[in-house]
Formats: sequence, C-alpha cells, structure tokens
Amino acid sequence: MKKAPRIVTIEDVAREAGVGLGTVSRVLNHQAHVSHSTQNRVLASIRRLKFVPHSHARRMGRRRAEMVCFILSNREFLHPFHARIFQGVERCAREWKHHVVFVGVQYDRDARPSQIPLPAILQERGSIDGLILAGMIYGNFIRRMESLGIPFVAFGNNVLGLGRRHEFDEVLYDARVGVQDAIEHLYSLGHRSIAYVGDISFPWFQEEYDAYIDITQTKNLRTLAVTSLQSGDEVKYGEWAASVVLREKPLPTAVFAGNDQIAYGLWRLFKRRGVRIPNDMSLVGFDDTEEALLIDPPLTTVRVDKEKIGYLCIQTLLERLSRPGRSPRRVVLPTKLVIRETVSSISH
Amino acid sequence: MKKAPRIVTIEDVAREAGVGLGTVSRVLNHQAHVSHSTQNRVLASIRRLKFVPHSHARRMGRRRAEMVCFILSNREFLHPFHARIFQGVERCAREWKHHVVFVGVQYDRDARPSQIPLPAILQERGSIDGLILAGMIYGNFIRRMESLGIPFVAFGNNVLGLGRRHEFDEVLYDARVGVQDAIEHLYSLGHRSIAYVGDISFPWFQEEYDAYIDITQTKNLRTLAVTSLQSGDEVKYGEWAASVVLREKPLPTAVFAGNDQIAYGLWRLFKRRGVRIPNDMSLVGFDDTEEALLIDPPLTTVRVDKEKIGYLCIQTLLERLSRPGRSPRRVVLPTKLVIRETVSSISH
DNA sequence: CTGAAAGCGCTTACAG
DNA sequence: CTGAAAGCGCTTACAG
Repeated sequence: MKKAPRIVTIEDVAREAGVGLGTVSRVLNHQAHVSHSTQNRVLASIRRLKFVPHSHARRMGRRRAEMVCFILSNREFLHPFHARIFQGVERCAREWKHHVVFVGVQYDRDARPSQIPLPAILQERGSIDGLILAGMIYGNFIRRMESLGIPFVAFGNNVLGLGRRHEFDEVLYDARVGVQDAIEHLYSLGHRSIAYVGDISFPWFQEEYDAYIDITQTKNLRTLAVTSLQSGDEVKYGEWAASVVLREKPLPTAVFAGNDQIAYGLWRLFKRRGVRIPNDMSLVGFDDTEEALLIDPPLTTVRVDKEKIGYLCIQTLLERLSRPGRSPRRVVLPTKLVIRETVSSISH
Repeated sequence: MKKAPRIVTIEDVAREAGVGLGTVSRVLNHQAHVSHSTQNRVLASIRRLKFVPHSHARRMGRRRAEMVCFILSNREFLHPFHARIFQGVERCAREWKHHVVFVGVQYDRDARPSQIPLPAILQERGSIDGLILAGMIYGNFIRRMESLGIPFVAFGNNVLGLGRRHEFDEVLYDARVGVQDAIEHLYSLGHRSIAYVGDISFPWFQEEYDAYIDITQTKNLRTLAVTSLQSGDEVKYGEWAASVVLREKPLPTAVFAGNDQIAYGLWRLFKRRGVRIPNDMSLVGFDDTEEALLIDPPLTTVRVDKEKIGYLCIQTLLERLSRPGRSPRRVVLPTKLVIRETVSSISH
C-alpha cells in the first residue's frame, strides 16, 4: 500500500510466472535453453505487468553500457559527408541494440594529449563501451583516446600525420583506386591532358593527388594540378580553380576534382564562362554527394559509400569489444566510378 | 595476476585509505560529516589509484540517472529560438551535474497518444529522470508523455490547444505584457495607427494578436492586422506582409511584427520600396534574435531571454524530481522592451 | 531446461 | 564522524 507506484522488476515477473529470476532474464535476452511453454508463460507475465527492464541494472550486470560515442573532432557537424557516416553508424548501432551519442570536440593539434579536453560523458567510467573517431584525427588526439582505456575505431581517411601503419582499428575507403578508375576512364575516352584540383594541405586530397601523379606519369600524360592551400568554402575554391585552369594553354580536356563540392564550383564557373560540359571540358568528381546531381548534366564521380563506412565502423568496434585481444584491423571499402554525363570522348 | 586491468572500485580506495566504503562514498558526494583528515586521506587514495566512479553503479544506487531529455517535437532543430533554449538547458544541467540528451520527434497531432512513436532512449526504464518538452506540444503528445511516468516540464508558449490552466509544470514568457510594452511605447511617441503582422494559426502569434487587439481597442487606436495563414519562411512572410501594409490608406505609422524574422522581411521590402525606417515607418519586433541587429538601423524589439527559459526549465524539473508531490508550477518570465533605432516620434 | 546464489559497484539508512 | 550491512535490479556461471 505504498504511495509511490513501485517499479515492477524482474522479480515480480518471476513470481507471477512461477519461475526463477534467471529464467526471466534468459527469455528477456532471447537466449536459448528455455522451453517453449515456460517462455510463453514468462512473456505473458511480462505483458500483463507491463514490465520494462531497468537499463542501468542491466548494464551493471552485463558490464556493458551498450552505448558508443561518435566523436567528431575539429569539424562542423553539418558537413554532409560526416553526417552521412553518422547516419550509417546510428542505423547499424540500432540494429545491434546500441545507443550512440554524438559529441563534437575542438582541440589544438599541437596540444599535449593530457591537455585535450574531454566531453563530460567520457569523464565518467562505464558510460561508453567504445569510440568512433572522425574529423581531424592527429596523433595527440589518438593518444588522448588511448589513455581512456576504451576501445575505438577510427575513420582512417581522417587520420593525419601518422604514416600508413596504425596500431588501432580503422575503416577507410581506397582513394587511390578511385583516382585510378577515374583517370583510366578519361584515358580510355581519349583524354591526355587531365587537370587535378584539390587543396593538398588536407591529407585526403594529398592522397588523391599522389595517386594522380603516379598514374599520370605512368601513362605519360600531361600533369597539371591546382593544389594551393585555400581554407574555407570548397565551392568557392572550385570556382577559383576553374579560372586558373581556363588560363592554361593548351586547355586541358578534362578536370578531376578532389570532391564534388569542388566539382560544383568548377562547374559553376565553367558555365558562367560559356565552357560547355562535357563538349568543351569533361569533369569528374569524388564522393558522390548531393552536389553530383545538382550539376547539369549530372556529374560523373567516384562514389564513396558513406553510410557503409559508418556501418563498418560499428561492426569493427563491436568485434573489438567481444575480442579485446584481437590484432588491429584495417577495413578498406572499395570506391566505385559512377558514370553519368559530364565526360565525353575525344577524337584525335 | 589477472590479465584484464581490473577496474578500480570504491572498495580499493577504502582499503588504501583504511576506511569504510560508506566514508569513501560520502567524500565522493561532497557530503558533510566527514572529518578533514579522513577526507584528505581518501582524496589522496583516489588520486593515487586514479579512481573514477562507475556511472551505472552510482545511478543504480541513487536511483537517479542524472540525465534529462530535451524533446523537440514537430520542429527543426536549427530554429535559432529553440537552439538557444537548448543551450540554456545544457548549461544549467551541467552546473547540476546532469547530462541532457536531445531528441527530435515527429508526430501526427491527430494521432492517438499510444500511437505516437517514442525515441529509443525512452523505451527503456531508468535512463531518463525527466523530460523538457518544446516544439509543438499538443494534448495527445502531453498524454503520451504522461503515460511514461516520467516527470516533465513544458515550454509553455509551445503548448497548443489546451486552454490556459495546465496540470503540469511549465515555463513560459509573458507575450501579453511584451505586446503591451511595445504598443505603449509607440503610443507615447504619438503613433495612433499601428499594424500587427503575425500568422495567427500559430498560438504564439495568436496570443500576441489578442493582446494587440485588447490594447488597441482600449486606447481607441486603429486596428490593422495582417494575420493570414502562411506556412514556410517567415522572412518571406514579412516581405509579403509589408507589401500588403503599403497598400493601406492611410498608411499606418508603425508596424509591430510577431517576431524578428518577420520584422526582417518587413524591413527588407520597405527598404526596397524606398520606405525609410524610422522616418517614414516605425518598426518593432519580438524575441530579440540575431535578426534584430542585421537590420539597419538596429531593431527595437521585445526581448525574450531564451537561455533563461532553458535555465528555468531545468530548475523547475529538478525541483519536481525532488518533490514529486508538489502542485504544478507555472513559471512566467517577463519580457523586456529593447529600444533601439527603428521607432521615431510622430508630431501631430 | 531451470533455480538458487553470487556478483556488478555504488548509496543510504542504521547503529555506534 | 564512521563502519558494517542491506539494497538497487539485473546477469551469469554453477549445480542440478
């Protein structure tokens, strides 16, 4: 006869169903080894009592929070590329009955690891099982995360300045092959003068650029790259780069943009200057984001499956959680050339 | 000699410091009744062992999650007004060592309560202590929230179609007084023909409108309101309303906009049409958001302290949590007329 | 297949 | 002021 509507526990259910605590717990967790009839009895009691398990108690018992944290460092949340990755993370996590909390952090790439501020949720123990790192991941940040003793997986293309071999799990897309495919495609259509546009102070563009240089030299093509450092808006950067390209003599026959936003900027300026795409100039992008379809005609680009990256991040992380001793894994997602209408063939 | 680096618990600290468990717990929670010397001893052990309390265990013991949920229903997150409220919530919550999780929900205002979907975090028990409701809060949504058995507080100006008396805690600003202040101000400067602009299908504008009608009739002023239903962009709505106002004969001497976005739209069109502000037309807004300073000259407007609303929401909620039996509270925040430069005096 | 028991890491009366 | 104990609501070996 208490006033407070006492919370209904697993014990109430057990009593109602005439079974032991353990049995209720087993059906709750969809474990095997419960006979059909008892299972039904328990399920009925659960429904009758409107029982809902208490999350903290379960987490305590399991020694798992079933919660992971997506950490985006030194970046805007709204960047569509990462937003898509996050979506993939969220969806996959839900399938595995995990929550994901998003936190943004800003840090100084020159700070000592211990000086990097930690979001509140990471300052307590037990709230977060694992981390997904994206944004700008420098070495000091990695070390800071390691100091937490929480397993993590990194979005590999965002890992900066650590060389190629890493001691941690990562999932990444293969920029090199993407570039190769794009250039091969242009080459097969007769293009011999292909410009590259991307600000190589960012490592993701640097990687593309390296691949561009390799293949361009292997094939003995003209090399022409607009790579200058240009912080800020990528569309504007594309516009500016387009004007640079247009001053070249002879004019290249194609431009390969480091990402679709840049491609969009190139397209805008070309259009304004009366350069017809693809008749006068072929154009290829990278990422396959929304911009690819804003361009008219639609943009040929290298697709990166962003949601899949998120998906693989969660999977890799969950595997790591169940096998802490496993050696570091590097999951590489292939890219895919999506041929649309901004590339035409050249007749020699 | 276990491999896994066993988690350090309160028990380890107690042993190290040579005290009981309870004592460690007490210093952890900054409770009184611990002598200075033991306290220091415990603190030293904590530091030496790098002890961090386990969040779920603490929450279990306390029977409190120390986590509240900000629910924005049927709205865009990025609406700057609510974003500011959220900021206030977050900041105040942090002061009280609480986490706040943000969730957006979309629901049908005609749905039965039981049909309204619940975010995952509310589908488990014990994760959330209390709710803060904002957005579009219809009766069915309130009932859905009540069915959860979790205390909540609502942002009262967003409560729709439930009359004036409510059975739950709410925090709101006093739109009526804000309108009165604005009209009085215009009146004192000689204005006798003041138009009101706001889409009264939204209750927050309806409330302003009612106040406008009351005061305008009390003072025997001309009544002229552009209130037509107009979904979508509020700046555009303001532009359209400006063109309506300009067709009036005689022209009103002032326009009172339902919010600053609308005022911004009015201002834009007035400017385009060569109507000088405040010489030819005075203009007053509501909310005091960023727009107020984008207008040139800066906008006279009614300030609503959005962060404070968030602040009061948390405080009210926390009070409710500690005194569940308390009768519903209605916290009203006053508004403040901010006089800038868009109002001039009229000489008769 | 199933029950009784121990354990998770805290907090909070209850005695001293 | 402080310690020993009970309790929070689950899970998970351990025996049957």
